[in-house]
Amino acid sequence: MLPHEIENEVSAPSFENEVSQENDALPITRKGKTVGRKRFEPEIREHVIKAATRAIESKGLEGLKARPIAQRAGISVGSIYNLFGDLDELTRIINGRTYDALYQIERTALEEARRAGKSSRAQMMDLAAAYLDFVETHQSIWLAALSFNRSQTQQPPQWYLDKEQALFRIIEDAIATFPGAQDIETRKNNARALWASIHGIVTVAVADGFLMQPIANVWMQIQIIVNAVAGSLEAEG
Amino acid sequence: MLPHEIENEVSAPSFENEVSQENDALPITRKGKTVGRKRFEPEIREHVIKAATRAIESKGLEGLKARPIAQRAGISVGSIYNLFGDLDELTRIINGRTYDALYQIERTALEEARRAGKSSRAQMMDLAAAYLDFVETHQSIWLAALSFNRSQTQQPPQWYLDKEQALFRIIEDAIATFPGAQDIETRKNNARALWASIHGIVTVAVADGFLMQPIANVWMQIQIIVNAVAGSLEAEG
DNA sequence: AGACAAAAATGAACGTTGTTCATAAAATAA
DNA sequence: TTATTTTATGAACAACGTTCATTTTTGTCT
Repeated sequence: MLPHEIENEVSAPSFENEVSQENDALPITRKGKTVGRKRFEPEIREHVIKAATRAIESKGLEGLKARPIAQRAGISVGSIYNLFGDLDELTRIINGRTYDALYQIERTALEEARRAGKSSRAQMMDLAAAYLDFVETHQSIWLAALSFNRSQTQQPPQWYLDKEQALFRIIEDAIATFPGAQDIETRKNNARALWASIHGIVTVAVADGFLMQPIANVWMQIQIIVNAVAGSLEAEG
Repeated sequence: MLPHEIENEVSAPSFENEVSQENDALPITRKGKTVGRKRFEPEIREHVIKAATRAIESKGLEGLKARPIAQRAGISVGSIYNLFGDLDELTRIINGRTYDALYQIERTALEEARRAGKSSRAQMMDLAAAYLDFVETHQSIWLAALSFNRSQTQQPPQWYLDKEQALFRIIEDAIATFPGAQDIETRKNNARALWASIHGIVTVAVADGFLMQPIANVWMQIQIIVNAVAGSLEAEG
């Protein structure tokens, strides 16, 4: 079994509290040449993923190059392919973690809002706020995820689709608490409409680096949509 | 003055009624080797643009390769760079025409709706319908425009930004006819919110090739948002 | 016409990519 | 130990965008 064929990890990603360092794994060198080629320690995968994530963060998705990543992780180019199959797979893993991170944040936001006894409208508002905040603080990594998905022609693996699906479900859950809209199909469309709308607003904003319009305006636009949708849903009930 | 420094064209693009053909310009050959290297006829630019457009349509933005395009247009690789500077510029021209085409369609839709004496709500509905229809019939070319913009790190030229700006203005015009929302800043945010929302809904749908959800659902989602926003705007007035 | 200069089309060549694979080293089995 | 399997390596490959010396065509002057 090749290393890159191991099952995908489900561990929670860590975006915060990461210290910047020169190398993610120091190679054993003598007279400037790499000399000892021991078996990799298990954390090597993690080192590569971290180096790749940093590359995307600083130089965008196109900044992800096999050779520099290998060097930063202290391994050879070929080992990248032993570990991940190809660069797309590496990107998919990074994106998967991004989805995981956002999923956790959204889940927490929803649970907290419910525990505080907030209205459905306020719950959706909190979800949207969490989303905007996440995208703002992880702009490059989020744009990378979007443009990667766009550039892929063939169907991504199931675990990848599942993580995307999970995000949608949260909004559906929030919508489900609304009075009215009992019809399952209508509720689904309401959820998709609202989520895709917020996604559109945030994406347009982040696409031009929050330069064209200040974050306050973006937030106002989100409020306009959430209030409008919530208002029409409440009117039905 | 180099050929690729000529001012950008403003002519209306032709998306429809294009016949497929093997070559966009037949080179003069003798014994299988290209022999006559006459000055290009003026239409050569158009041939290249058409060949490039077809490449994007059939194989996505990443299918735009200098050498195949050159061959299809019957010129050498180097001439592509004499004509356009680089491939990004060629892509920008194609995207610019896409914007032009959509702009014309939206303008027409709005004018027709007004001439028919439709309500503001119905006007926005027509605009959204035109947008959805356009994106559906030109999926690859539209996705190419989006992912190209996303991948660009540096500021695009002014004429390119102008064409994008023009699209936004149409929605603003439609919103301007609404009762209420007289405040210029609020109106701007309403317009952006609505446009970005529709954009988000359509983009999510086209990103997975209208496979996950049928076009009818997408249209329903648009209606949900337009009705919700229109409803809340009308309530204010 | 011929001779010379300017403009433009060419495609070999360059530098970078992602990816492969023969080789050699390390781990494991015998 | 020896033999076998596993795996890390980096030179090598193909394909890419782009450049530029060279060649061809066009324009100009005598």
